[in-house]
Parts: sequence; structure tokens; C-alpha cells
Amino acid sequence: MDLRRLVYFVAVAEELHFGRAASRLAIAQPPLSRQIAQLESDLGVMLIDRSRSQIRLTQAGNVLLERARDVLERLDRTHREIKRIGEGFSGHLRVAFVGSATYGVLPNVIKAFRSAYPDVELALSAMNNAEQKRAVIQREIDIAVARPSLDDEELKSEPLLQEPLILALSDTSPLLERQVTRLSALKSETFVLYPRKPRPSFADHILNICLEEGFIPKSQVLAQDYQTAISLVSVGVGIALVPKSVSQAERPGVAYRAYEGHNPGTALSLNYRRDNRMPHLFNFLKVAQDVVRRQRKP
Amino acid sequence: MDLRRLVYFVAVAEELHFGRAASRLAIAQPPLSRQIAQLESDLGVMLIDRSRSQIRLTQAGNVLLERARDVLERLDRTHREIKRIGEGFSGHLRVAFVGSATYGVLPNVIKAFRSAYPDVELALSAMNNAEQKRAVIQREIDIAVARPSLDDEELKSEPLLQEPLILALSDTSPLLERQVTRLSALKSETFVLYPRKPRPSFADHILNICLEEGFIPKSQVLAQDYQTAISLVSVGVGIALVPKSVSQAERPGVAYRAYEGHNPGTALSLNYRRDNRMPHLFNFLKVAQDVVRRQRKP
DNA sequence: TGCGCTGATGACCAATCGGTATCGAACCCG
DNA sequence: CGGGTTCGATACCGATTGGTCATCAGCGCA
Repeated sequence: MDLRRLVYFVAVAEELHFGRAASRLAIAQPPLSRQIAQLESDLGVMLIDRSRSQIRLTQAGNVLLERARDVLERLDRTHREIKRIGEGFSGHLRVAFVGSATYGVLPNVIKAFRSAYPDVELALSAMNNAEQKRAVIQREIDIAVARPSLDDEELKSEPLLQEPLILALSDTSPLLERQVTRLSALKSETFVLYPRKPRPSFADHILNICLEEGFIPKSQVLAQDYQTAISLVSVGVGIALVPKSVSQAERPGVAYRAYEGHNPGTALSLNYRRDNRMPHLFNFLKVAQDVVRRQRKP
Repeated sequence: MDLRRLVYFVAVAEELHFGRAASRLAIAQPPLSRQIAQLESDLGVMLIDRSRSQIRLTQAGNVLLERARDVLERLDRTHREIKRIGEGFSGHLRVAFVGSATYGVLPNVIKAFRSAYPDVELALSAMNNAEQKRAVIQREIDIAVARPSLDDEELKSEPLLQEPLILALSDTSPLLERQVTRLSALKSETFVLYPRKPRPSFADHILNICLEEGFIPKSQVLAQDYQTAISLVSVGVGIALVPKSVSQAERPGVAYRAYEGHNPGTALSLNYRRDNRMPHLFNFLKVAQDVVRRQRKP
């Protein structure tokens, strides 16, 4: 049962006149007659009663008209649906992010994406870098918002944001009395660091900064993530270096200060499989870059 | 969106392999690749991610697979449905009959048709000849079971059954004492007749019989139909000539007797439009003739 | 009875489809 | 890391199919 024939049949059934149906279909009358005849012989059923000058549908014809309209309408809807998915206006996108991205631009990016593509279902999940890498490679997620970036042959990474580091101190710390703190002046403080694996880790990053400033923290404490680090700082365990955006979340017992000294900052990046061509992905990248650009301007 | 392409796409989507899909479809691989590419460009959407050796469906592809299966299955069901209608195994048939057919073969014909074609919806209605003629010509009904037949250029009529006439008498009638009654012996009885219009009417038919027997009933009473006639007979108004099958319905106060004399009987016929080619009609005719033939045999 | 309308049919041409041969990229394996 | 293998894409050719134009045949109407 060819689709074209169904369209032709519906036209004839609606016009009840081959000539008019043909002109509605923008074809000549003979091929229309032939296609209908072909359809009838395919089905082995008369669909149109031509015994009079005014043609009429048989019972089979009436039922087919109903079914054909239904099918054609479904195909039409499907066409539009597919097209919207193909343009990234519908469907779903799975995004994972490091916990520390929660305070910075990411919420704005999400908000912007949602309002630009309200019919795209966003599946968000928090993961650390290692989990992100695994998940994005295994296609469990489409985009990883990582810090600083995921490095893999299969992946592409593009920078989203560069932000400076900032010092997190207990709000009872005597260090708060000074206006500016030189990093090297803190060499005897206890530093809250981060897991060493996988290399290169954010812990290495911090230690390198210290090295640049000419010292190695004598006392080190490990925390799983920034949240834990800040908690440790708040109870007076020590000091920590965190991305500036983390300071946006006020926390009792913690104060933030800029410091003097080597500050290479830290980067947020968008990571995805090289072979992932889905439009939603590119739309998300675009929206994210736009949000960052707009946020930096004013 | 060509239907063939949908079938091809479903095959590829299910096999996730062009070669296997092609052999399943019994075509070569190149045309399959081309048809899929064509489908994609028609829709303006990538449906299959070919970036790896193991191909995979895109989001749009997944949705299309679902929709395409649905549509193809609907078309398949429609195909079967239409075919059944075309063979007369499904659909509906509108039959009208004269009231006097209620007692004879008609119930058996209906029963036989229902059991042979249980999915055909039978619409039955009682009509007199004039109504039947109008209705069948205007296509409000498909078959008219008439007595004796409908005569019209547009119609075809085929005999269903020939049955003798029988005498209906009051069960208190002294005529019952004789074994056989000669019709001409009843010339002074009151005859219950039937409407004279439209000509030739059943009244004319009865009067002709009397004429053949050499008399004209002196006393005549009119009844709309056989039921009324029998009622009149039961209350002693007079006697009536009715088709033998009418006597199958026992009625208090009425007795039936064969008579001696001219008995041309009366016919039941099946009438339908010449241009009505619907299979249900022919199936009905066949079943009706079969029932009559079988009933006559034993 | 002839004319007009309508759908069917036949001849011919163009577009589409499927087949074969071949290519090129990715993957596998030693 | 290089050669063979696998798999989808491309190029080209013949066959099928769909379209146009011209014409025919049946029915209704004057």
C-alpha cells in the first residue's frame, strides 16, 4: 500500500470527482485513475463505485478513507515532531556537573537553556571529574561541566569560564585583620586540600601554587570536595583555596579574602564526545557561552 | 515521507546494520543506504549516527522508529480490515422485508447469514412494497424481501420462494366440517381483502383467483396487512386467503384449510439495485437461495 | 440522437529505484 | 604500525514506475 496512493485516494474520496481531485493534487487525471485502480487491485477490493456519473465510496472505501486520514495525519505530526527533535527544540539532554559549578554561572546557563528550549527535557546530575569522564565516554551523559577539564582522546573540551582562586578562612581567624594577605605568609597554616587522584588533581594545582610562592604547606588535611573543605574551614581546621564562585554561597563561620601571590585561577569547561553530533548539545554550548559572555560584559 | 523508506528505516533501526537490514529486505545494501539518506534529507534530520562502526539511532531516529512501527502496523491492520469488508465478511447490510415474510423462510435466512457472516451488521426493517421500492432505489436499504416482487428499471429481482395460498377461517365456522372446500362454494362469504394500491395489488391477485373460479366475492372487507386480516377472521368477520407460511403462526380463533380450485400461490422475491455490487449483497442472496433449497429438499 | 462530461486506456517520456562495481574510512590483529 | 577486513557511501547502468498528452467509451441531458 503505497503512501502516495493513499493521499490520492483521500483526495478522490473527498472530492468524489477524479478531475477535481487531480487538479487539487496538481497532477493530470489519467495517472490518478490509474493509481486508484492500482490501489484497488493491491487491496483486492473495490473502493469506489463508478457505476454512475456521480461516483461514490464503497463500504471498504469509507473505512479506508477514515484510516487513511488517520495515518496521514499521524505521519504529518511525526514529521513535525522529528523535525523539532532534529533542530534540538524537543527531546532530551543529559548534563552532569561538578558540585562546585552549582554556585557560579551554571544555574544561569540552565535557566537560559530552559527558557530557550522549554520542550527539551534536561537531565541534570552532579558527578566528580572521574565519574563525568566515565559517564560521558560511555554515553550516559551528553555534556560534562568539569573543573578544569576532562582530557581524553574521545572527548572535546571547550573552556566555559576562568575564575580566580580565593582564600577561605574561619571568620574568627586573626588573619582577617590584615587587609591583604600574602599567600607565602600562610605557610604555617593548615591547608585543606583535595583528593590526589586522579592526576593531575586539584590538590596538585594548589600545591603548585604554594610551590610558586616558595613553600610547601606543612600541615595538610584532605577533603572530598569544596563543600567539605568549607565545612572544615568553618570549624577552624584550617584555610582553603577555592574558586571565587564558591564564595557566593554564604556560610556561617567562613569568610573569604582575596590573596596576593600566584593566582592561576581555575577553569570550568564543557566536555562532550567528539562524535556526539546531537543538536541539543550544540545548542547548549551556544547558550552557555552566551550566558558567560553576557555575564562578563556588565 | 515515502512508505517504502519507513519500512527500510525500521529494518535498519532494528538490525543496526545496513548489510543485514538489506538482506532482510531482500535488496542490495547500496540502495538501502541511499533510501535512508534520502529519508534523512527529506526530513532534514539525521536519524542514524554513523560515526562509529556500530551504527546507532539518534533521538530523532528513536522517535521515528516508534512512530513508524505504529503507522506500519496500523496500515497492516487496515489492509486486513479492508480486505474483509471487500469480501463481505465485515461491514453492514440493510435488509427490508414485508411483514408476511416474518413467518416463513426469512428467519432461517437471517439466522444462516448471521452464522456465516457473524461480523456483518444486519440492519433489518419491516416495510410494505411501496416503502421498500422507494428505499431500495434511494439506497436506504440494500435488499428488499418483497411479495411478490418489485418492478423497476433500476432494480433486479430474483425469486426466493413460491408458496401456495391457504384459506383462513374462524374456528367456529361450519365450513370446517367439510374435509375439502371448493373455493367457488364460498362465493357468498365475506372476503377479507387488502389495499388496492399500488396496482397490481395483492387484492387484485385474490380477486383474479375468484374470477378464475367464476365468481366475485359479494361481500368484501379491507385489511392493511395479513395480521389484520387474520384478526378480522378470528373475530368472525369473514374468510381470507393468505400465503401458507402465515399459517405457521398459530392464532386463537383461526383455523387454516387448503382449498380446491385455482391456486397460483404467491412469491417472495429478493430485490436490489442493479448497480449495487457490494459483496454482502451477493453473499446474502447466496445464503438465502441455499436456505430455500435446503428447506425444500427434505 | 447528438453533445458534453467523466473516467478509462494507450503511447510515450522523465524520474526514481534497484543492481553491480568500486571507493574510502574505521577497525582489527599480528 | 601497516595490511587485511568490514561496512557504509558513491558512481553508473538498466528496469520499473509515474507522469503528460491524446483519445476512447459510457452515461446523462437537451
